[in-house]
Amino acid sequence: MEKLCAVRRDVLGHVGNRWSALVMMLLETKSRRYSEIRKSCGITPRMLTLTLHELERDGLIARITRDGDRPQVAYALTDAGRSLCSILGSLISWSDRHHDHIIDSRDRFAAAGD
Amino acid sequence: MEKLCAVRRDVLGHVGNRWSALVMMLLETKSRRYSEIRKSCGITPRMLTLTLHELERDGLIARITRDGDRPQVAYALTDAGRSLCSILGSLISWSDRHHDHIIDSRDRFAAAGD
DNA sequence: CGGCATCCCTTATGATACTG
DNA sequence: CAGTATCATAAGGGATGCCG
Repeated sequence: MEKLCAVRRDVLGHVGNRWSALVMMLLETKSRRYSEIRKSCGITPRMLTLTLHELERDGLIARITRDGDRPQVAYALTDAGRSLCSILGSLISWSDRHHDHIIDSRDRFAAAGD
Repeated sequence: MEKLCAVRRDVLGHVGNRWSALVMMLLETKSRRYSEIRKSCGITPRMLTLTLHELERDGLIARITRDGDRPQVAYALTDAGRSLCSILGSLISWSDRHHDHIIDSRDRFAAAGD
């Protein structure tokens, strides 16, 4: 197989790290405010900022500001983000379908390890 | 969205961490020996062992030993592993399709950040 | 509200040497 | 060949306080 180049690994990273996937899934239904995301998934401000920056940098989400009486900022998936999210969805659903299989396998593995 | 339970995160972990995905992709075409994998992807023995153990524990790969004149051990994908691998394939191909988009996005992001 | 900065801890990964 | 053991470093993540 061809090696995993940087971009590939970064994309896999967006899927595999602690928060990116969760944030994207949260934005799948609708755009949300910073504090809204923060409360929804119990992420610390630091990690949320880092996560949002990385996702925005890679064009997966967009930061939308609306300035009026009370300036607002919201985050939404881009088209690219949405299409990645759908693959993410298959991954989540794969996990759920194989949940029992995995648990069983772990039990057997642990039993064999004695 | 429903929170990411442990198993879900572990599965995403198999995709996102440094080596699991690479090892699985390597096994997609055929089963391989320990040393073969090692040389193919330049992983250290320690990380390879850890990676193989986790994948085997979760039932994604199987450790096949054949003892005869010269005992051998090989690793192969299980059915579950193969089905996860196919999603992994979509992810890789998504990365490739969006490679340019991502690079552009990063350039614009960096330019805006000045 | 929407962040950024600092400190600190945990986990992931790497280098290397050694063993059945 | 197929690992294990030990040590060291890097990256990821959390707690907390401050700011425009």
